[in-house]
Amino acid sequence: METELPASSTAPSASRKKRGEGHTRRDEILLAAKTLFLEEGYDAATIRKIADRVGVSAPTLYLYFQDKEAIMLALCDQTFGRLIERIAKIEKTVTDPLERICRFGDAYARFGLEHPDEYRLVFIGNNIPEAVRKVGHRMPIDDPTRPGVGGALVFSRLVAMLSQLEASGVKLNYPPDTCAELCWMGIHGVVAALIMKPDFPWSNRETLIQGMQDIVINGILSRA
Amino acid sequence: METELPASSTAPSASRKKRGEGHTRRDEILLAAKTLFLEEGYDAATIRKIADRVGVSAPTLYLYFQDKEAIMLALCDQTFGRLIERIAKIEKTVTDPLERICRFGDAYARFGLEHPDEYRLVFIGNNIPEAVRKVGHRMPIDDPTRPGVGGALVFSRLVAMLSQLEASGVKLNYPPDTCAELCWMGIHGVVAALIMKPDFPWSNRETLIQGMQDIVINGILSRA
DNA sequence: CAAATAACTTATCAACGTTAAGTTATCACC
DNA sequence: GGTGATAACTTAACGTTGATAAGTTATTTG
Repeated sequence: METELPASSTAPSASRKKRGEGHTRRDEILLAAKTLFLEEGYDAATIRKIADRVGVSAPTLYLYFQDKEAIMLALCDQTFGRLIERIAKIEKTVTDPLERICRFGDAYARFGLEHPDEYRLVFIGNNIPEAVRKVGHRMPIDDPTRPGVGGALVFSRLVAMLSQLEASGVKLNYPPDTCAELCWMGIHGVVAALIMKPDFPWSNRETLIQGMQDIVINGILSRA
Repeated sequence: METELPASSTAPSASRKKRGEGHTRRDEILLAAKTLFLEEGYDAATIRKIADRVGVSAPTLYLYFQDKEAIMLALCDQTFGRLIERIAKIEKTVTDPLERICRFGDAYARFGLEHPDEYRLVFIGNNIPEAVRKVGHRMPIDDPTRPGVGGALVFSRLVAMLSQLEASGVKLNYPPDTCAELCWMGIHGVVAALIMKPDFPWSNRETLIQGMQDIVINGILSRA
């Protein structure tokens, strides 16, 4: 009657979690999903593949996440969390407003290039769902625990830095919001290009990053 | 026996094409696909919807295109052809090297925002076939009729313009190649951001485009 | 031990891109 | 004016996808 042999054949078949330990399974799903997303991209990483890697059935994922998109959003928050930490550290250690912004750009670009797949997952990619594309919005941070607001926090720090720079007496060519957008777009352009076309014979990476940084900073500062 | 009433009910049911006029149907498909892509985006514009709009069955599309992506690529070629035309026109009508570059940036940005889906597929997409992924490389434009090389031609024109600018006696802060990369990265950053996060409350579009243009041009020109 | 319920599975759905196989209409030719 | 080749097209279906409904275990609590 095949009383019990706990899936001795091929399936991973993770053991059933005990009563209060659902979050463990949730973390397992996130880890598997992250790996698969980075290995194969959002579309190719199907619910069934993720479930297989965890060792459970596909519908089990829906016990822990509302839909596939929610898994993606949770991963975005993880990634943004690390970047937010770095930026918070800069804000604590660096006092000069202009120096802060330079360090921000440097940290941002470096973060993107150090985690190209995660960066691509959040900022690039043509097939990611609507809500994920909205990651980075600055306005509605009504609920800081809501998935997907990590990017908003990052961007809001840049806006804050530029407001402080203006408050410190430096004249800007545009409002702080617009300056922040232009700064981000410039640096993002560099990071995105380097990530998406790694085989292109680009000029030296440091030259491009530093160059774009100089260009953007000089461009927003009103020429004395 | 319902001998013949040619689909008088609801279906569009386009009439069958005569012998040599398959290309007519092909154009109809392209038009319907373009409309639907722009109305609902690449994913939401399903094969069945396109076929419905044309008035034929879904598999009929596969008589004219290898797959869904081939339809998109054909549309890309149409669209990029128009951008190349615009740039060629600029090169013919505008003589001043600096003015040319400004006009290039303006045309490029405007084109990207007018054709977000095509732009995304060629310049941002990460899940697309080899032939398209390498678009933007300046080196190997071996076969100009191959789908997707439009971007390479565009970039090569920018490099040429910057070389001409330098040849005209203007001092640059970087080699022409690097300048072209920085120019493109900056403008691309704006376009990509506006396309990928259309719901973000960005500043005024024209301000951002013109601003980035100013910033990049000023940053490239050696300060006299 | 027994009720409650967290954790999980099987079976199934509609929609997707795509293919196989069959059907009709048109043309060239005798 | 028939006849055969074939362009143009359809119906039926395949394999996957994300997602849901409904049922089944296993654990905890009283």
